[in-house]
Amino acid sequence: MHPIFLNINIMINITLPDNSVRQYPEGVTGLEIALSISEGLARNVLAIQVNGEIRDATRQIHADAKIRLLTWNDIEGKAAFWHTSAHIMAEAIEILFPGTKFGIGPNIESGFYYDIDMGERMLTEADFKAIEDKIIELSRQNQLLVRKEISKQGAIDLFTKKGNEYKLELINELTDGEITLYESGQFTDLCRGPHIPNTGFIKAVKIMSVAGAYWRGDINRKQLTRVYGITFPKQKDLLDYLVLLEEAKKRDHRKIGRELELFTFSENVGLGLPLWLPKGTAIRERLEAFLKKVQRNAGYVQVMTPHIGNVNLYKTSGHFQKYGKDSFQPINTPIEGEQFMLKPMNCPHHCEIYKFKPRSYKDLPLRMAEFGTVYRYEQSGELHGLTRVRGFTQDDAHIFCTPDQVKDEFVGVITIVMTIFKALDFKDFTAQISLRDPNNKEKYIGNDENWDKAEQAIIDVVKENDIHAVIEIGEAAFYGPKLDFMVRDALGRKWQLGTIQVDYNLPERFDLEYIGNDNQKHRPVMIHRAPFGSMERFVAVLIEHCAGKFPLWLAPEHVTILPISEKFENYAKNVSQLLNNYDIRSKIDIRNETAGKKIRDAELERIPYMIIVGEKEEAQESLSVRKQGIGDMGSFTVESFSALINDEIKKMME
RNA sequence: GCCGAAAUAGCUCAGUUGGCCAGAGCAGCUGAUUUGUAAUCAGCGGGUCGGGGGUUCGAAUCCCUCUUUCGGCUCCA
Repeated sequence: MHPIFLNINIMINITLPDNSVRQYPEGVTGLEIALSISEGLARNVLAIQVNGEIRDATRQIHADAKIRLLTWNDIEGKAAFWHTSAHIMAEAIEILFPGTKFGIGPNIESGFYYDIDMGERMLTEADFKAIEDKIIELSRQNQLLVRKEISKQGAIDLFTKKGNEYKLELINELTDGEITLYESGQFTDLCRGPHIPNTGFIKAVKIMSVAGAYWRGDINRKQLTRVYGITFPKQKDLLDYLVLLEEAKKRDHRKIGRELELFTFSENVGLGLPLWLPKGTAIRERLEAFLKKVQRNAGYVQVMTPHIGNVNLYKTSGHFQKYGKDSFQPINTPIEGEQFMLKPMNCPHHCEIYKFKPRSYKDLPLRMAEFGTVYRYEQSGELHGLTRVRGFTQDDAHIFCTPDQVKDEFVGVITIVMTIFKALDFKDFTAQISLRDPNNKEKYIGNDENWDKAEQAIIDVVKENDIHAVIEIGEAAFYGPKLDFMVRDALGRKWQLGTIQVDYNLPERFDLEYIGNDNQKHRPVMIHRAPFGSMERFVAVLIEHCAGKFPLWLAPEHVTILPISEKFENYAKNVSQLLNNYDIRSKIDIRNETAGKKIRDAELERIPYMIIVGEKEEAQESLSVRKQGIGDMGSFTVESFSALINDEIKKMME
C-alpha cells in the first residue's frame, strides 16, 4: 500500500470494472487507486467514472463506489482530455490577446472549441501558429487543473470583475452550491469539469479553424468567434488524424461526383439545383426501380402529381402560413389574384387524391407513393453538394390508415428502411426519435392528446423492434413527431436519410374521412415516410459510403472491354453483345492507347470489371478478367463470367 | 441569412515583397505507334487570372464592391 494511505483508518470499498472489490482509505483519489494497480496505469489515467459520474481523477472518493479508470482509449477519457485542452487554448488566447472574453468551450466528437469575443479584433489563420505554440508551452508546464467550489455570489463577483457578461449569464442560471471553477496556471474558468490531472498529457495540438457562432445558438444574439482545435497525447496521433482527414476528403461526394461524372451544378440554372449527368442518372434510376419493387411487394400504389399547386392548397395544409415567406415565391397567372407555388412537399396533393372518392375502412391502409420533386428555398449558406439542395426528389409515400393500424404500418416502413440499408451495406446509422418541446407547445400544430398518442406509438414501435434510438426533445416537425435514420458523411457530419412521421394534423386540415364498419365517419391517420429521404441526399451519402465504388447492381457500367489493339475491336464488340444478352452492362475502350493506360483509366473510373481481349482471347473465344481494385482473375468464357457477375448481384439483393 | 477563408485553362495546382506577350501536369485535338494487367512518343489548341470599380507609369498580385465556392453558426415542411 502506498505510504500516504498509512495514517488513514476509515476504509471504503471500491468496485472495479471486473467486479473485484478493493479496500482503500476514505478520501482516496482515482490516481491513487490507479497507482495501487500499476504505475503505467497511473501515468495514463485521465479521469474516473464514479458510480456513473465522470469526475477528475484527482478528486477524493468518500464512500463505497463502483469505478472505472478512464484513459485515452475511452471516449470519456478523450472527452476530458479535449475539455482540458479547450481550457488551455483559452489560457493561451488570454495570454496572447488580453481582454478576450470567453463564452463556452466544450469538447466535441473530434477535439474541442471555444467561443470567444475579442471585441474589434478578428482571429485569423495567421494567429493559429502562435496559439498552438503557446498551448504547447503551457502544457509543458504540467499545470494542475484545480477544482474549486464557489458560491454563486463569489462567482458573480469574479466574472463581474473580469467584465465577462457571457459567463455571468451562465452563472445566473446555475444553482448556488453547485458552482465550480477550474484553475490552471493563470487561467480561471467557470466549469463543471471534469478535467485531466495536468496539462502535461497534451503533446500535440492543431488549431483547425475559426467560424462565427451565435451566442447560445440564438440568431438574434451576438455572433462570437468559435475556435476549433484538436489535441493528442502523441505527435504521431495528430499526424495520423490529419492523414485520416485528407483521406476522408477524397471520398467527398462533390469531388467524386465530378470525377465520375455523376452530377454537376450550374450558376446559370440556379444555386442548389442539381443537374444529373448520364451516369448519376443511371444510378438514381436503379435506386428508384429497386425501391418501387420493394414497395410494390409491400402493398404500395404509385401516383403522380404536378410540380405546382394552387396557393390555397398550402393555406389549407398550413404550410403557406409557416413557410410561405421563406419559399420560392408564388407564381402569378394571367388571372388576377390566382397564384401557384412550386410544390415544397407532396402531402397536400396526396390528400387531394385521398379525397377523390369516399373511402371505406376496407380501403385502408392506403399506401400512396410518388417520387415527387419538390422545391424549397434553403438559405444560401446552407447549400451543400447534393446533401442540401433547393430542388430534390423525395421517395415519398403517405399511408392513410386507421389509428389502430399506425403501429403495424410503422413496422412495415421500418422493414423497408432496413431492406434498403442492407442492400447498400449501410451499417453505421443511428435512429432518432424526435419529440416536441413540451415547454414550447405553441410552436406545434395539433392538440395535446394527439401528440401524446403519436409520440407513444413511435416509442413503443422502436422499443418492440429492438432499434437502438436516441430521443431528441424539441426536434419534432411542427405537425407531428418523427423517427429519422441518420448516417454520417465522409467527414463525420450527420445527415438525415430515411424518415417516418406520424401526422394527425393534415387529415384534420383536409377533412379526410373514411366510413368505419360502424357506418360512421372517422378521421384517418397519415404517415409520411421516405426511406431514402431524398434521391439527392441518398446518392450523396452512398457515394461517400462506397467512395465511388458502387455495388455491382448499381454501377453505371459493370464492365469495360479493353482490346489490346484495333485488330481486336470486332471481337470486343461480339463480347459486348453477348454480355448484353446476360444483362451485363459493358462498354468498349477503343482509344488508341496501351492496355496499361486503359486499365489505369478504368481503375480510376471505378468500373467493377475489366475484360482484356487480344490475340489469345480471340483464338480461344475467352475473356481475360481483371477486377477493379483486385487485379487479374484469369480466363473466363462469356457464360462463366456472366454467371460470376449475376451471382454477385443476386447475393447482394438477398 | 450570419462569421471567416478562398476563387488563375475542363481538372489539380505554380506564379517571391506589384515589373518582359500568365506557367506546369492531366484532360482535349493532330500525327506517329498496334500495344498484354495502373500512365507510348511528338506537335498543337486552350485563360479578359470569378464580375465590376479604384490606386499606380505598370495589377493575377494592393484597396472597395458584387457573385460563387469552402469551413462553421442558424435553419431544415
